[in-house]
Amino acid sequence: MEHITIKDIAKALNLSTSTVSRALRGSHEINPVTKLLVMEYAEKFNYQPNPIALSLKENKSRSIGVIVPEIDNPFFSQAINGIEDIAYNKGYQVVIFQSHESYEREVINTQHITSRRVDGLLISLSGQTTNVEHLKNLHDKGLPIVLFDRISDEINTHKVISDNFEGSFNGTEHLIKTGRKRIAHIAASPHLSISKERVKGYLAALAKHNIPVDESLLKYCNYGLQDIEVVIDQLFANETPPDAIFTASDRLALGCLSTLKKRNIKVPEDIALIGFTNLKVAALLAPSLSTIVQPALDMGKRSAELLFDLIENTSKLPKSYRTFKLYTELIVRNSSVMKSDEERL
Amino acid sequence: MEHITIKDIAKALNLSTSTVSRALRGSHEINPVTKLLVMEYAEKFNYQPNPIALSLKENKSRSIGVIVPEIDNPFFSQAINGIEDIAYNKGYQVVIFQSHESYEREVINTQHITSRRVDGLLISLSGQTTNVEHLKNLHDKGLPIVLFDRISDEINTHKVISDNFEGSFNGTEHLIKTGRKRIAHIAASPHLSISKERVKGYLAALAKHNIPVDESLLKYCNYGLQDIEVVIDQLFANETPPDAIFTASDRLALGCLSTLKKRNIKVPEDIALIGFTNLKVAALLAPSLSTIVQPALDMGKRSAELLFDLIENTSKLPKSYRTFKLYTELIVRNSSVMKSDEERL
DNA sequence: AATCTTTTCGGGAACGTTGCCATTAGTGTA
DNA sequence: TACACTAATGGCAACGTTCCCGAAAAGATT
Repeated sequence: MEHITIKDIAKALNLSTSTVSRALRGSHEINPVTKLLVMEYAEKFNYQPNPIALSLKENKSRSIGVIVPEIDNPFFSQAINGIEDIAYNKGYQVVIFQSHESYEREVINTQHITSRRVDGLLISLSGQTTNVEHLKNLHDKGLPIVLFDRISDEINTHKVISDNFEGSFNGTEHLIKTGRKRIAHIAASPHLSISKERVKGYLAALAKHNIPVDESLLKYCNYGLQDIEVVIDQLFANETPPDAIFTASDRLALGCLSTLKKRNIKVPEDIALIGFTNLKVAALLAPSLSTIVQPALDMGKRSAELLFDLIENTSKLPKSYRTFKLYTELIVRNSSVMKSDEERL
Repeated sequence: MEHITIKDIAKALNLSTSTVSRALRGSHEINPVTKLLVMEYAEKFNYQPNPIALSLKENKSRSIGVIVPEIDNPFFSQAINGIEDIAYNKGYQVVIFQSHESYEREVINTQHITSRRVDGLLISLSGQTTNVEHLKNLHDKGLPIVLFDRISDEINTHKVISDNFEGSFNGTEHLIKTGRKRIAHIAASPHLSISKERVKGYLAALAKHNIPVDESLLKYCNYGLQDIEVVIDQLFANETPPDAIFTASDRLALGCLSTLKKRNIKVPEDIALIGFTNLKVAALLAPSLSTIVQPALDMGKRSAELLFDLIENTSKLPKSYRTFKLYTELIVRNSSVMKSDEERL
């Protein structure tokens, strides 16, 4: 990969590098004839400015870092899709990191991030993360950061989330209204903001309808299939097992469905199931999965927009950071409502 | 984001930058006392070498570019997962680009790639791409490139694919062996290598079992849901409609399933369906989807390994480039076999 | 004719780092 | 005592670009 440089052009045309540089950028203080000469030569030999040299000079990289737990998770890949879209239009590069839900890996990633001099950071916290000092440090040093989906109260910056409380509330209330009495909630990692908010929504819906809280119906669970099986079995070991499960994520809902099938527990007859998800295939599952949809793509876009806002106005700090709540939507399908006809076609 | 530099250390310790540089890298020609002094100062003020300055000097970026059609496609996000894994261990950054199945966008991406001075490129071609001059140019200029999944014969470099022919052959033969007579094949973009190979496998299986080829049963189709509906309707407008559909991708299979449901055509009773996919949820669909599994993660890993091999041995060009074929596996589920009991529980 | 402006260009520093080539002081050798 | 030799360090160029400063020539103004 050899590249022609401004020096090469200068030498070939018997000009100085400064003249070539200015000609290339169309400066008015260059003779139109010279300008044309330079332009044509550059065109002919396919001159491309070296962004690394520019980065060194301007002390910015025109790239942003993105840290997500797993890229191979539809929610995050959709969000990244949105991020890439905005970044592309801004002429920025997107550099991807995965924490694999590990705190240590997340810390290492942030170190890479700084050493690589990205201009900003988008991050959704790992499930293990309870301490956010590594991010605070970066932010204090002036790195623009936007948190999305899995956020932390301890960092004062822009944040983008979906309305987890409302979504959770609506999902739970839907189960109540369709006659379910013992509604279990399976949450993800207890450290996560999304878990906390969704648990709150769940509890609020129960409270509104005067349903007593049964601690044994509130479970926290990892994404692994074995973990889910354990939780399901615990729930059904209960003297009066649940007649509905509201799971806090797509993966959990899929795991539940799979386990329930294996245990020969019928959905929705024996138990209603509703997820918190964005899976495109939710409608095609057996039974089709009721769910609370999150706008992953929009979350990615919005987060990226906010980040670029911070990056480009890095001098004048915003007087106040905001947390943007995006809509959620309850979609009722067969897993939560008995429609015997459709289910048995 | 302010960073301490070697100059800062030199000034503070009353040394020259070269001495500091050498001390930091543990050179033997530096007095151990000085070395320690420098090391401690660097540690204390959290010195991190500036990779951009290094890149400029060494003319490499320690980053690789990845161009995929859509990141929000489970196959590609899994592949990227594998790529990121290898790159992480090598200390390289992964920069993501999407072509959105557009040839123009792909060309623009390759331009960005070069101007950004990545050290290597991993690419899976867009569905529109028929001309690969843009990649040939890069390759001729010495940029290490590895193609994966959607490859082109016209570029002579390492390639990683799954055994599309065999997978397709096995899938088709499975349908034949379970008694299907009129087997349709819905392929993706006719330009894609994967389409061609899968069509070949399909035809080979028909030939082996002396089933005449009916051109009207071989369709090419985009990923859009409307496109799929059109194709399905065409197939069923046939005087003797198919009794099996073998689709060449996950998305197509999902679209088919959805359309068939809408048209009230029963799977697998009226028609068998089998996909070419890696979807984790395939087992949970209604009916569960028979499929040919591709090792997306492994493809990503292998591609990345090959790329780093090329990057690190860039001086000595390999005498011959290879195309690596990874295994596929046929998984039979309910969409292709009638198991009336299980299906009606 | 003398001075002031423009126009058009070149020189050189700077960004952070490395590596080559001095340079100094101290040590050993003939 | 003069010489070579080593250890330890400094100076400087280079990577590609921009930008500030200055300079020369031509034109405009008095």
